[in-house]
Amino acid sequence: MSYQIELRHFTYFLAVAEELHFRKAAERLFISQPGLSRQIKQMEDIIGARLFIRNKRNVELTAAGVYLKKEIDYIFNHIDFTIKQTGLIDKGIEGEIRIGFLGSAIQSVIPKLLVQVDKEFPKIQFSLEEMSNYDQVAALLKDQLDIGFVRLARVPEGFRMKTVETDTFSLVVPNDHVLNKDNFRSVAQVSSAHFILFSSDYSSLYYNTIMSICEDKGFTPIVSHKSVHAQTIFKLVENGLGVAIIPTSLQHGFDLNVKFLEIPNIPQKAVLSVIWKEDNRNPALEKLKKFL
Amino acid sequence: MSYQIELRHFTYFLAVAEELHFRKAAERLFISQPGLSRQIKQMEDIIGARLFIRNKRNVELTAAGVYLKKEIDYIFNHIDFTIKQTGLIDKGIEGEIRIGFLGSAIQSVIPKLLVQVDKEFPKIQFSLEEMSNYDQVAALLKDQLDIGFVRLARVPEGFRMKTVETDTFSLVVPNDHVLNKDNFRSVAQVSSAHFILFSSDYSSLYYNTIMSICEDKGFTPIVSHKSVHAQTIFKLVENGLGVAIIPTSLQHGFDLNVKFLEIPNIPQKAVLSVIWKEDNRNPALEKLKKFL
DNA sequence: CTATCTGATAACTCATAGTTATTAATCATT
DNA sequence: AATGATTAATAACTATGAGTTATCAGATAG
Repeated sequence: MSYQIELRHFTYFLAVAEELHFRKAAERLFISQPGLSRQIKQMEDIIGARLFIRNKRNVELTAAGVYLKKEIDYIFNHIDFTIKQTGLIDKGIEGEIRIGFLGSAIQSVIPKLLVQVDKEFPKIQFSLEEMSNYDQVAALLKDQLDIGFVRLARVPEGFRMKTVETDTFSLVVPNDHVLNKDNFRSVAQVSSAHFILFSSDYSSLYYNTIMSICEDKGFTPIVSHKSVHAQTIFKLVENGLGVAIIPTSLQHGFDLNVKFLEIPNIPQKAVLSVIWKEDNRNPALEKLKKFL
Repeated sequence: MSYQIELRHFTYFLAVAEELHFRKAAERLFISQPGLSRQIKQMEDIIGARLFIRNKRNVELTAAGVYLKKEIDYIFNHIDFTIKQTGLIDKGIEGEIRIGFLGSAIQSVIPKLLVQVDKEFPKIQFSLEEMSNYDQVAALLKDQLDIGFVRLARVPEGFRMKTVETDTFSLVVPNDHVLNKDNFRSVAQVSSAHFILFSSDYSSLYYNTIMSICEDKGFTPIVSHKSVHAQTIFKLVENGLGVAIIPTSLQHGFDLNVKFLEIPNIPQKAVLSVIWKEDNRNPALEKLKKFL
């Protein structure tokens, strides 16, 4: 008699694939180790493929197991989303779009987009989460996000990308700094200052762009602090810990005690892009795309 | 105590959604009707949405149910394919690409492609199925096919399309016909003949193109027979039942008793395209795309 | 107003997921 | 080498809940 595969098998498989340890995986699942072992074995029988190599001390995934893990990750997220979506349709809300974004996108682009979509499709709901570039890509791959607002030069296979905003850069200095709109000519004027930048792992494109702005003007900036939040950077600048180079649009939306001096005569732009996966099956996303 | 959703629920849901009748669905599933009713109810509780409207004599899907059915169709096909693929990877075959095609594509394009891919990726298997344009699109939508070779002008949302071959058209006449390579100038010379064409539901683009070729030359063809197979069309021509207009490349690969006369001075081309869905998750397809 | 459909309810039983107890193999440590 | 501490697999048992049979209550048709 042959059994049928069930989502239970997938849940158990994922736990073992992540822990690579039957006892620990069983603990996490709140079941006993022999029970787990038997279910995994049954699963291998049903699928007709060996998924783990167990050599009595180590557990590792086979090539087939690696492939299956990636797909099951996707399948679970897709089922979760489908079920949630079904509930929303039942309640007449009709759809949810999961949006990830860099902090800097929430100032102008996102509110504008949400207002537009809400006007034409009032039944579409949004869930918003601030995330780094890297986390957004990972979440999109797992079907945990529908679109992301990122600053990236390249994007993996299977993704679509569209520029939504190109912004100039501004030098951010304390209010009492000697430089002002009239005497500011070039970033070379602060070549010896300490710089406070966004962390490179939060947005490596941003980091490299700032570096190239300075190098074009003939100096390498001394980076004293890094942060992932604009608010923090502004506070540090305000307290005289250094200067910063920030997309100009970020001067709105904060209660600031710093000066923004737009940097003239540079080719670099702060490019904000929307990204999404080609294989996204969220019907609500189709409606949103028109506004991008 | 709350239960967990399982694939069993999905199977049962699909049966009821298709039969729209609990007893018949239960029969099809080889279980009893009360058992099925209870599982569906449980499923509605877990999801938190009413999926069927039962008014004691009729069963119909709710809006949420309609959405869920579509997604579950997709999920099942995706799981089936994933499991099959996992088995193949386990056996070192490493992947299968499911190809649909119009009969006319098998003469040159497909064999050439398969030879190329097989040379570089000998572990990739193919499954080939001759299908109409329409069926290919439907199969691609359900994740039952990876790519299709079609003759279509447009393709639905979510598809990618690439031209792989543009062919001239030839007039096909019996061997003993008065026209030959030397005296054939224009299709207008057979304006009063009976025409045998591919069925318009097999390929409406082809059908319309043939019509426009004739109309450009000032006549409307008398269509006496339609067929979906080139072989049949050739047999009918051979037996004097009419003439045909066929992509020139189809003169190879058949044991013919008919003449192909390439039609000169017309702008129309027989365009063969490859189509696939953007959301295709088959890793082997990525490798194949390079050769298109 | 029966006869005959429908799906839902109630109480049962039985298959199998999950249990405990144990074994066999693999290391690490002395 | 011997011991102790790991690992996952095996064997026999238990109990949860899927699926059963029997029945009911509402809907429609003749």
